[in-house]
Parts: sequence; C-alpha cells; structure tokens
Amino acid sequence: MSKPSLPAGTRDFGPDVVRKRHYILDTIRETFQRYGYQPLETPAFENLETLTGKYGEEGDKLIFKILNNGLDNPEKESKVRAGFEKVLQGKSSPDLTERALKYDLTIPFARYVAMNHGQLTFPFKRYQIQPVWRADRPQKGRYREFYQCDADVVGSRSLLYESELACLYHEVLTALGLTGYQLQVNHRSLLLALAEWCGDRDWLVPITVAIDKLDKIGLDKVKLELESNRLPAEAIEKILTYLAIEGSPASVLDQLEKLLGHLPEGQKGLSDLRTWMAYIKDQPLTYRIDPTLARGLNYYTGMIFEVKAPASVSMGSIGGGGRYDDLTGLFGVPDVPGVGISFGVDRIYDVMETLNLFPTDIADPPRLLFFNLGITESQVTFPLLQTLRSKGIAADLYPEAVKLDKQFKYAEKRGIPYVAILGASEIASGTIQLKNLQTGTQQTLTHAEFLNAKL
RNA sequence: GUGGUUGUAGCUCAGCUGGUUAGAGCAUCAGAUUGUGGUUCUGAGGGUCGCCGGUUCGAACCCGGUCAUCCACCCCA
Repeated sequence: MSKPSLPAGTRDFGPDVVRKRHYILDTIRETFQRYGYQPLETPAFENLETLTGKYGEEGDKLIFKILNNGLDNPEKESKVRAGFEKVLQGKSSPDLTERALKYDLTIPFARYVAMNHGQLTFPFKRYQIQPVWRADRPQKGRYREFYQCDADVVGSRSLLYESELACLYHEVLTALGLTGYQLQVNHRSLLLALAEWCGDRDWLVPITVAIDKLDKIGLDKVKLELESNRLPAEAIEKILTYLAIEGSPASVLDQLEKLLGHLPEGQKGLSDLRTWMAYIKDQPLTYRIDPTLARGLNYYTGMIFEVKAPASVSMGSIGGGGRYDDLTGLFGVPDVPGVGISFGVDRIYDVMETLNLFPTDIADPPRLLFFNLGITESQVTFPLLQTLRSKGIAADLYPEAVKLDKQFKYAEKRGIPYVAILGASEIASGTIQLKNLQTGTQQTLTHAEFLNAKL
C-alpha cells in the first residue's frame, strides 16, 4: 500500500481555506445576482468535439481528455489501434477519447445557448461558478483544477453590458479589499485595424501575440519576434509607433485616432470605447486603455478586458473577458452576440492571502459546547442541545466523559466561546453551569434561564 | 511540452569534507491537576531520511534513474 497522494495541480481545501474561498465566492455570487444575472451550471465534461478548436492551438493541447471505456473490446481492436496511431501523430481520435473535462465556462455556455436558444429570453444574463481543468504544468498561480466565476450576457450588442461588467469587476474587487487591482481594456477592432494598416489582416495573430508580451519582454524582443515572423520593416515601424501610445484614456484615444482613424475597423473600435467611457464616466472605477492588450482566446471580437492583481503581488491576470460576436455560430446558431467576464478565484485567493486581506472573523464555530460528565448526565444534556440547535444556535456536546481539562482545551481550540456544564450536582438542583471562556465568568442557571440566555 | 529547484517526525526545519544509535522547535498523547481551560513543568509516542538502483569497508550526504514539489519558459485564471 503506497502513501496516498493527489494528482499534480490539485488541492484539498481544509475548513479554514474553504471558509475563505466561500467568502470570495459569496461576494462574487451576491454581486452577480444583484446585477441581474441568473445561475447556470453545466457538466464537468463535454463532448471533446465541443471544446476542440475553440481555444487556439495551444489551448487544444491543454484540454484534459477522458479515455473511452471498453477499449479492450476485441471487436473494436482495429479501430482502437488506428486511433492510437492518430494520437501518436498529435491528433485526437474519437475512437480513443470522445469526452473531455471542460476548459472554461464560456464555450459550454455558448453550447448551452445554442441548444436552448428557442427557450431563452434575450438578452439572457447568466452567471456560472464552477471548476474547470487545464492540463498545464502547475506553478505559481496556476492549477490544473481551478474555479472560474463567469458573468455573460448574450443576445445584445449594447455597450451597456461592457459598462456594467466593468462596474461589476470594480464592485467585487473593492469589496474583497483588492483596491490596487488594475483594469485594462482594449478593442479587437483596433488590433485588426493595426494589422490592416500594416498591410495584411492575416498578420493580426502574429502581431497581437508579439505585442501582448511588450510589458514582459520589452520592446527589443517584440521587435525581434516580429522580424522572425517575416513582417516587412515598414510594418514593424508602424507597429512601433502604435506601441509608443500611452497616457490617459482620452490621450490614448486621440493618438489612436491619428494612427488608425482613417480605417473603418479603427473607427469601430474608437467609437465603441468612447461610448463605453461615456457610460461609466461617473462611476468610481479606474481603468487604462492598453493598446497592447490582446488576450489569447481567439473568439473575442469587440472590447476586451483584463484584470491584473495589485502591482505589489506578482500574480498577473486575476480575471478577463470581452465581447464575442458569434460564439454560438460555432454550434450552428448564428447572430447571437455576447459579452462576458471571468474571475479567477484561486488566484484572487492567493493574492488576498499574500496581502492579508481576509477578515479575521471569518470562522463561525459553534457558540456553545456542552461538557460530557457521563452517560446519565449527557442524556439530560442532549435535549437541551437539540433545543438550542432548533433555536438556530450552533452547539455541540462533547462525546465522551473525559477530563474537563481536555474538554476545555477542545472548546478553546475550536474557538467556541461558551461551555455548559451539567453534572450530578446540577441534575440534583435542576440547574446548569454556563461559562464564558473569554471572560472566565460562570453562572448557575435554571434550564429555562439557560435556554433564554444570550449566547 | 522545455529547463531548473527542493524532497529528513503530523508541521517548520537542523544534520560538518561520507563515519557507529538521525536531532530541535511546534503539534499530539500521558502525568503534575479524579468537576473548571489558557501559563508552567515532567515524560512518552512518532522516521523504509520520497522511491529504485549504483559507487564505497561504510550513504540522509556522492552518482544515475524515477516520482513528487516549487519556480521559470510556452500559454493562461
């Protein structure tokens, strides 16, 4: 019998951790509901076909695939072997795997909308809080199983939603004490316009992949990467002027206008951003327009968001989102535009932990512990315990009549503020001892007094 | 997927250029204290030194492999 262990990148959560996670999740859920989003849950796994091709080439590699059952069936042997050959060539085969763990919440949501669009009332606003899985190598802030909290709305092109989602970010993160978070926004149309200005829309992907790394690898290396992608020097010059854009949102827009305003795509991006800014201009949130923000997921078509952890913590992105014009089109239902955001709970947890942002009174131990002084005594105690519980007071009874010393220490360790002692002498007088462990005060009460005592 | 780091008691870690019986603090349990905790004191239990192999008279220590971990890259929440 070998020692038990966990698969890499997964974790158990003890009581203290679960309480803190609930604190985050409850904050997010409450805000989602207050903004009018409805709950949705989808299965842990989907048909592999539903997921593949939606997250880009790298994304596909990170999907956890589930091996089919019954591969040892002799009748399937030749198919299975043929499927295995495909796998050896880096392709997946439905003869070997036809299901996979979900990789995010957006694609399953799009699948749900595509399957149920006839029944849904649009605009449909849903939130979803569930684990997702990625076959990445674990490291700091990166787990193989982690929770996402998504809010999406489909069926409307209104920038009202981009606006309220940005406010939602602000509300949740400030409620959690993450006041130093940074919201960055950009618009895919601007990136497209940039590619077009450079000479070819097909350069969109290599350009965005390269410039997205600007703050990480620096200007020189971005330049190198663009050159290695065989972009002409003229195009690279244009990109460098684009990358030089920075400043206040208004100033960034002005500079973008000069560079890309002559292109229809550029105008689209600029006008969306202006509309968005007008919606939120009196809201408390701060943001930065970052023309280099690209975001990997290739289904975004409009505004994109990224939330970075406070600069004092090296954690990178704790949330992201954006508009996608045609996600359900992938599932055969065209013309259902959508926009959504996501919170990375596990990273938010890590950031809050390093910043010490969790409230200290998050634990909710029982209010009272009945000591156990013997079978007879505890049988008198038990009804009192149940009465307290029925009144909504969390209480416990120690299971064995061990030394009081030990029962005191148990109460203390669990953070239980009151203990009640009912032994032979209390039975004789019909009373009970109630002791406050913090103050050390103890009083003798009748059962009726005890049940009405303020705990 | 690529590169590196670290694996010693439940936890955090010592352990000298390889040397006899592997240590500390915390935690646990017992006693001092049979119905009154927190402090203190005394004592006890707990180890295949991640695993497998190699070098050596001798390995926790050196070498190889493997697994796990953390970190970085790729990518991402």
